[in-house]
Amino acid sequence: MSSARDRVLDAYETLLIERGPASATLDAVAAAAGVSKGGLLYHFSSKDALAAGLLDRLRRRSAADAEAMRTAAEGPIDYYLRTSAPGGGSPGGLTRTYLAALRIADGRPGVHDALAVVDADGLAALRTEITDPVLSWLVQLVGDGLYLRTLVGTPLPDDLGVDDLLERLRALLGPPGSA
Amino acid sequence: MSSARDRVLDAYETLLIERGPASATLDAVAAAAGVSKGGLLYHFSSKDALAAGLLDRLRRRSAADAEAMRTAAEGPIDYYLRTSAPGGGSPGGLTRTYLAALRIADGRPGVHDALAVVDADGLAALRTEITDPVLSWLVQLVGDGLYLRTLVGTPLPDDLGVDDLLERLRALLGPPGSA
DNA sequence: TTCTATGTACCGTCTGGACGGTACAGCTCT
DNA sequence: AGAGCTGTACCGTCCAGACGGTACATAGAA
Repeated sequence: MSSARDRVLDAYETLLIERGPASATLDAVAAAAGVSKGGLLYHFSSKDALAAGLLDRLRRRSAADAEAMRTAAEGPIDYYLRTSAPGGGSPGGLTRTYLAALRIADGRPGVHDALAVVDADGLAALRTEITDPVLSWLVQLVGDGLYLRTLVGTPLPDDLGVDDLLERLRALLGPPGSA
Repeated sequence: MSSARDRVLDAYETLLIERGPASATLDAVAAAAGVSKGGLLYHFSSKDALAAGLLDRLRRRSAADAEAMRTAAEGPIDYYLRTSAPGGGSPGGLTRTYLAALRIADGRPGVHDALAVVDADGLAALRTEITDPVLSWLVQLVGDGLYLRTLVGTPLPDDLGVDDLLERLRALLGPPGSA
């Protein structure tokens, strides 16, 4: 069984994403994690400490995810776009933690920096497949656009999917030997 | 001078974007707008009404912005990408209101719908310049990626700008007569 | 081997403060 | 006279954080 600490962080993420920061009170997080409020405060001595714990997890997962992108069988582009799209993120994955962190980017110093690190890690990983700086950035932005959709909660259009995007992008990237 | 009602909405947006939803209390909004709390409640009888007012403004501005995209001298693509990028949105523009609305997308019903409308309006406007469904969606996603960057507060890279993106996209869109 | 001590991992309650919202009396333009 | 406010006072609720206590495991001393 996972540690209570991890379960608290999981519950915090879930509440932030599904019901917003206002609902992520210490009581609610503790209840969702199956611990008491006192137990939560044992692991995270304040709400700030809880947020800091989430950012720690974000940084850790960003590094792991960048590595996963580089070693993915389908390649970084495919991996990035699929995990960014609505429904593409796995529990325990970076996407979930990223979306949760976005919800607490409220004047809280350090959040912007942590998110910027994720941005930089992702771009660096994409550049192992696309050397052209503009094109790699462009692909990242497409993925980020999918992220935004996931954040807002808008599903993908019925008639269009990530596959269509990938097909187009491959056509633009591959043939001229421009890589 | 703008009406008190508009100033309240402006202040609400500013607080939401710069200091997050938690700081956007009725007292804080009233103070930032230069009205009393009673004055604020005269225009918006509750916090829910204030949020609803913001969504009204969002829908109105989305329609106006889609029209501006269609009639922009530089064309929809140029307009959309430039206004989405960090620093590209003007006060009184759609981008600011959109980013503010994103911050209150917490279980509040209706926010997702309003944001989805903006999404649809933007895509429809882009399709006046790009008929290919996949490409128009791709361009929208690039713009949305820039939106996300604006939301997070990460500035553009030093060595890359919207111009580079536009140049590449034009090259992909224009020459083969694929439109 | 038993007694005492220390550290870890929690639980449940309480309090002070902030916030949303109400009520109302009064002022100032038009 | 009335619309559009200001300013003050107040109430009920919710929440962060503090606090005191519990259960248990390990360890060293007698």
